[in-house]
Amino acid sequence: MAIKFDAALGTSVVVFAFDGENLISLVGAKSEEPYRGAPMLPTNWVKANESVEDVAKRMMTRVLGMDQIYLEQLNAFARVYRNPMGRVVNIAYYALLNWDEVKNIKLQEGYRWVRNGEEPEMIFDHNEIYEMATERLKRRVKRRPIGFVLLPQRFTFNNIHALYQACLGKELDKRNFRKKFMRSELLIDTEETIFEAPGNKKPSRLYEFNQQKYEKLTLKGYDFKF
Amino acid sequence: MAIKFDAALGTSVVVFAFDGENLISLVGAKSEEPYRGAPMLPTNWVKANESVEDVAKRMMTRVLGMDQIYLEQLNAFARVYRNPMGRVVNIAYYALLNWDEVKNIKLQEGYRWVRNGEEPEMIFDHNEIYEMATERLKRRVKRRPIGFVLLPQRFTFNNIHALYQACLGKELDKRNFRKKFMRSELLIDTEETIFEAPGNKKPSRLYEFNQQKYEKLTLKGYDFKF
DNA sequence: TCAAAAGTGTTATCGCTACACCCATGG
DNA sequence: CCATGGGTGTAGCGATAACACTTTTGA
Repeated sequence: MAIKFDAALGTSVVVFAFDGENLISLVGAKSEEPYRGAPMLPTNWVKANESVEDVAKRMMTRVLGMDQIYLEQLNAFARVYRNPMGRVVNIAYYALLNWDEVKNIKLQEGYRWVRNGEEPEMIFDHNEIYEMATERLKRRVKRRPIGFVLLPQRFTFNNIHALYQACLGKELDKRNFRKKFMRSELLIDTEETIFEAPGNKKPSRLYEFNQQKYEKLTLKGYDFKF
Repeated sequence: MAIKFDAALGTSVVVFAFDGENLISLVGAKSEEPYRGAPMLPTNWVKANESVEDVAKRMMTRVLGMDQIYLEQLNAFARVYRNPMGRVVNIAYYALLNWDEVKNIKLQEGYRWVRNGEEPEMIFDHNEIYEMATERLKRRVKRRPIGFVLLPQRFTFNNIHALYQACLGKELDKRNFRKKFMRSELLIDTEETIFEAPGNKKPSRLYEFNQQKYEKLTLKGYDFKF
């Protein structure tokens, strides 16, 4: 049987950031007919000689002007009729990035940030892709320190506490959370403090992520159970 | 930008079974040039109007004469040069099935069963696909009762103990394993016994999987920690 | 009665959960 | 001196891990 090269390839990226309170993600809009203007995930065609991940990365650079983004393959979305124009396989990724680095970027026409849970109805199966990304994030955050990617290099305990609550979508006891995290030794106490919000009465301690410790831990795998 | 439909689509399936002692999987051989005869995972082209999962299922039916197989999407393998003939995206699945139902099937030319860890070097990135499947199985077996799919409807405690050891690749204390499993109430004691191996001195009790209990459990999610 | 595999319990330790008050500071 | 948010400790409970002997039965 001869090979038929008759499918098209695309990639979408679900971009997550954390603004200190909510997970935020990036929604674009379709720039061509059909459905011009309709909300969609940032998406790009992949040519036959292009690496999917490279295309996804370049798209991030184009849209956000950022290199060096945490990207992970989510899944292939390949239903026959997901795109009415023909057989399009979408290999979707999710990306995590630091809100401080992107919040002031002027987005291109059609792009905007939305809070998790407030994403619009999107074209094709993009809501399904989005959903799978939030589920993946929920699982990953328990087993790998990807949370740190969403935070600035130095952060307060309240930052990371709020982040985990946002990712997992539930409240976590402050003391227990702190104990568990401290036991893991994944945080380095910088012994410096800041006032987290202007007008706060007491300064907060700043922490950093302990990369070395993490690398040792991963060898035998680890679990947070929240 | 016009869509270019210039990629080909394929699907491979990593088939697992359990023979009472080892995980077993199915390896095929390439039937056409180039690389005719080279070991590969069971693989099929997917046409532009076909569902990937349907193709994977039909391939299982063709190769093993079985319908109703547990299938789960693994990942998309899409590196540019993974297939030297052109851009081929492989959406891979893994399948779990019952050894008793397949061990006597006469396989087609080129197909054979291999023990986990003794799989041959395969074409393209098929070893990578295989590897990812075993990792996935390892994770899944802790969180979902997929083990039961690999066992006959009624099985002894030793069967399931050996299965978990094979999936996880390590020894598990017999008593602790039994306690944990019993606590979960996922097993029904049929109160019948068999001699597991001919010549055994003491008969073993037979158990069944408790589907209802599992469905209740899944609602809130569950974890085995082995 | 012995050989072989099946099956069974206890203890110490650890991690989880739930829960409420003190501390430092700026106004 | 008080209002605000940051930061801390304990007790009970359930799960885990480590560990070795008894039971059943056919030969």
